[in-house]
Amino acid sequence: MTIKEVAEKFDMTNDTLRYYEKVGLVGPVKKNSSGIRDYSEEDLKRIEFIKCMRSAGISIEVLKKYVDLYDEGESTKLERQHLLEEEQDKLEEKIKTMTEALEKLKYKIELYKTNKLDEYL
Amino acid sequence: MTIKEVAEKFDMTNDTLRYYEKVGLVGPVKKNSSGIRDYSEEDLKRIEFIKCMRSAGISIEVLKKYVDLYDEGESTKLERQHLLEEEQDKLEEKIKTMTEALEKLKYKIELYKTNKLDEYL
DNA sequence: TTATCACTTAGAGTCTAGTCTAAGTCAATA
DNA sequence: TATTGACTTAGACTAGACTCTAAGTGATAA
Repeated sequence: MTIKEVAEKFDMTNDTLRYYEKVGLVGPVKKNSSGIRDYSEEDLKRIEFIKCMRSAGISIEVLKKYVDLYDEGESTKLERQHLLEEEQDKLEEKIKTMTEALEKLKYKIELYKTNKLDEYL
Repeated sequence: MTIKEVAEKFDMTNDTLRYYEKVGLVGPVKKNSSGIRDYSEEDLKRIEFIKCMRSAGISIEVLKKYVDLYDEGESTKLERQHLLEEEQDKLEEKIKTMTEALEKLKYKIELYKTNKLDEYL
């Protein structure tokens, strides 16, 4: 699969895909005789996982760490699990914070709708 | 209330408070005869609201727009409501995305725990 | 054959949201 | 009186995550 196809499939830019490769999150992707990238099934799976985790706000630094541990092999399994568990905690916390903010936002909108707004901001 | 006290109360830095003032999110804050900031109750309420919204990822640009509309007065009420409703939609979408990512993360951790991990990454 | 187009690279530039620095003022304490 | 410490300013710097540019290559269409 070419970089263009991958970019379309996952709705991201070629630049982002090359950037992820440069920082070592993906690949190194195989290239054909003309030096053009040909993404493998495994590349695609990594990209999908990374895209999903990025959309949750997990940093490239953390993902890079995870990928590096994975590439080190079996011996890092437990460490990888712990890394993921830490990110789970952070993510749950973030969702909680955002849900609280959402509730406040909804309340404020309700005040606007019922014209009861005699408040600050 | 001094900048230091406000910073402590809301767990943020003096720099961030001055930055918010500089971009017009807060204040202008009253200053005493020595030029030292003295935050009012209203300033504190704004800061609290802004901090909450920032923690949900609402951009400074959007918040600035909201604050500016507010300062324009009554006539902007409906526009403000719409702005907030848009942010509500975005926020709900973001929470949904993050919750999905969280589910995937949990599933992956489960695979680690049960040693069924014969997967990619 | 020439032009076009998608790809390649290294590296510079951008945006957001702070964060830090330098130089200065003021009030209170040693 | 001298120094300490918290505050002030303007403006430079940073981190993270891209995004863009310039210069070049190679395959295909006219």
